[in-house]
Amino acid sequence: MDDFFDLVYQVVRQIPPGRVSSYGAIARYLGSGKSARTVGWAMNASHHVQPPVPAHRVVNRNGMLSGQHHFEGPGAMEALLNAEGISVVDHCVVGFNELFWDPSVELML
DNA sequence: ATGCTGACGTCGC
DNA sequence: CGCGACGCCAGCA
Repeated sequence: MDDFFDLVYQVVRQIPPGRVSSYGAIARYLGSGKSARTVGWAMNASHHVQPPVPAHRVVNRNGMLSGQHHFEGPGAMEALLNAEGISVVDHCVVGFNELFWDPSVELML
């Protein structure tokens, strides 16, 4: 399990509750800042991955819930975020800048 | 085996 | 400042 996907899953699972991250940040942390699309693709497969990956904490660089439609249903992602104390308005994370969790910073070792 | 698409991001005009 | 095109990796037709 050393595929690019698993790498993404591991990073996403490190995201603390009430925090959010972006595809580009994760992609860049993995070394390929231009492979943000692949990160999203990994999220697509994260549904049948265990332990479950908090993909709802991963949004685009604008803090927009771009992948909400890919969840169980519309609003599911928002509901999960709300359950963690994150306010979502117009599919956008409120205070995304403060809630932003950058692996290259938080996990900078 | 080749080509297109996809939950993004950055650069160029 | 707004819009368009390209790049990237993996899965599927």
